[in-house]
Amino acid sequence: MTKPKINTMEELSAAIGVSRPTLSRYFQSPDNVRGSTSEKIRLGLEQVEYVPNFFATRMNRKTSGMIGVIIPYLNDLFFTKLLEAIEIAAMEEGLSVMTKCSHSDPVIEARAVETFMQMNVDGALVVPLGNQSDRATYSRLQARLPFVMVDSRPETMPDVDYVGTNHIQSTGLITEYLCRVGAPPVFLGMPRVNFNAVERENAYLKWMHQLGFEGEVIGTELLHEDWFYEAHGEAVLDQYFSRGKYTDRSILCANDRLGIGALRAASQHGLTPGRQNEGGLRIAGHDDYPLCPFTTPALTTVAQDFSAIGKASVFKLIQLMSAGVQEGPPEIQLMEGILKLRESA
Amino acid sequence: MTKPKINTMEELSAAIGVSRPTLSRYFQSPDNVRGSTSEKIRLGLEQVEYVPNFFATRMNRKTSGMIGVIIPYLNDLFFTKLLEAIEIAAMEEGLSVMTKCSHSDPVIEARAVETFMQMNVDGALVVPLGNQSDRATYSRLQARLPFVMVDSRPETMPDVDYVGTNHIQSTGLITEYLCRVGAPPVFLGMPRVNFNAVERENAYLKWMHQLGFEGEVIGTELLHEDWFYEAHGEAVLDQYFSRGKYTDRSILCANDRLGIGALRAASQHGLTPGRQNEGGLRIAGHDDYPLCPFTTPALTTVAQDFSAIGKASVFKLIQLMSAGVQEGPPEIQLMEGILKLRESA
DNA sequence: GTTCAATCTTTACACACGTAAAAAATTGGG
DNA sequence: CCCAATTTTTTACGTGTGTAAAGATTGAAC
Repeated sequence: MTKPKINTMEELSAAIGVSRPTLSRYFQSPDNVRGSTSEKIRLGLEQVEYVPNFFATRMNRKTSGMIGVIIPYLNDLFFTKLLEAIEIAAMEEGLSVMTKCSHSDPVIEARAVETFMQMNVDGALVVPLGNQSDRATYSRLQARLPFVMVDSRPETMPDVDYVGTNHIQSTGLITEYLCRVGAPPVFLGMPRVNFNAVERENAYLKWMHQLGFEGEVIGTELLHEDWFYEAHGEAVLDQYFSRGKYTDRSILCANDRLGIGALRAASQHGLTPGRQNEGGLRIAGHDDYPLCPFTTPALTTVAQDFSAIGKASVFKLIQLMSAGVQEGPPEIQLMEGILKLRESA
Repeated sequence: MTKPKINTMEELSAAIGVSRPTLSRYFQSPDNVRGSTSEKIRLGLEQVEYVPNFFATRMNRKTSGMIGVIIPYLNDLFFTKLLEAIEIAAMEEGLSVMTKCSHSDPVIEARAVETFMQMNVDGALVVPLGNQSDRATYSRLQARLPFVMVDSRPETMPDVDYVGTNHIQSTGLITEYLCRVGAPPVFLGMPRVNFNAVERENAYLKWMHQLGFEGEVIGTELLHEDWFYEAHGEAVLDQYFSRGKYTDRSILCANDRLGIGALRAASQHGLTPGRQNEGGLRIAGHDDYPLCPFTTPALTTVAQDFSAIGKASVFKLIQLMSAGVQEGPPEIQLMEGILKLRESA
């Protein structure tokens, strides 16, 4: 029993016996027509296979009801958590989300931006690549659409609204904690392509100075061109541990994925980082990556408020969309981190 | 210096001094017009801000050049790896991908399907939810569009093309290995909502029988309504380890995320699973989750061929799209798993 | 039965672009 | 400089739906 397929509202109008404008009103909201008519249409639709043509409907609306979201990587639970928060927030606001992943390629990112502009999305949320992103792409986007950057942003794009984590505060939490209950930490960073890592590194140095210690940063040298965080963390610490360095220090990792690599390096060298051994090896991360509670030992870290960031960025975008033109300076919203004490530090 | 914004080809035609049909031809391919004209248009475009209206262009094409992809979860690196493989394969074929995540909600899944049909995507790739998916949704989709299921599928939808892993083979690899070099494994499963877990469970039982052992399955009771794999694996084994059970057995986990939880439970009980202790505790998983090399100990597992699955599903979809009508029975493509021996078993 | 308001139908135009056909303009070669 | 071939312009219609305006119909209250 396959239903007859109907392609246009014109055909549907003939099939049901209701005029096309009435159908049009019905599809925008069934309440726009009288109850009996609405019922008649509803019953008629059950008899046939028809979906309104998306392009034709959207072409005539000033607003598309869609927002575009670009994230840089897919295989990172941090970004998927963030994306989930954004999608849920958008869904609650009745917006449909178009997601694109730039696969860490600025060309793909630019193409995604182009697609969004063509599709008349009402606004765009972008989680930038690191330094590789093409600024011209963002400028183009900003000139055309409401546009909010999320999670990280180039210092060279100061004119755009931004929602992220307060890395000064979040890094301060963990740095202060580590200094308070044990040896002051060294900072395991990474190559300068990730803005957040650099921000945290600077925050770390600032706090160490303030607490009266000398900061020390390792791991910012490039090991692999297309490196992965865990492998980087493991490789860097493996080098040091092999030379007997940092085996009884506190190590603050720029993010949890580096931390997972660090834990791995420790276990490879027979070291057991832990909160209790205050004089010995401790390892901490940043982000509260979903796997942190399940590592051995469970990774102490600072949680970012995914949900708040997702909500705030969607709200800001909605605000820009309804405001028409941006008045005044861009808004910077920074969410606070929360310390997650577990076993590793 | 913001460029003047031009909204329609009509306006552009006036601005550049070239007729609209010529512009139309140019946008489909710059080679469709004479070199000098092409150049003139190219230069003109640099002076203004114009992007062709996506909806208007698509409305006039029979084919949209887009395929829709639905995945059930975002916060699972297995699905993101798969999605990445699909996106790359599609990109190489010149298709643009629309991704939707059903967030493990059949209502959202149905809505995504509806959106795809409205958008006239040329075909859809669906990674189903477990048993919760609404079969009617899939039937609707299949009646309207080329449609391929990926990674898992309900037994009650036998008429649809499918690309996944050969779980009989892949589970066999690890089961046979575990039996060969140590004690025959018990199987750590999960509640019956995940088709693949059940398939692997059955494959495990079949292989155990064939190898002359008695199979034993644990962990299929529901612990939390909205459970997470790692937490489930840890909770189940924590119960058993507390009672001194399975502490010197081989444990085959239905997937790596359960395995990560299992490793955690082991370490909590002071147990160190390992390949070397052939008489003692060993833990293995399935999928080659990207974090497996970094767990402590590194998790022995079976790799699924993400890339092959992604490519094959896209190719199959393209084949369906060009074939018009499906002739003959649906095609089932099963990729082989590869044993990944690490430290844990 | 009349009256008024709500609702529906009819008609027409708009949206931005694809595309076909005929007329006009531009090329290149001799 | 002229002619033929190529390319462009002009004109017109098509895609499926939104929407406005005017006329027709319906339903409820009197």
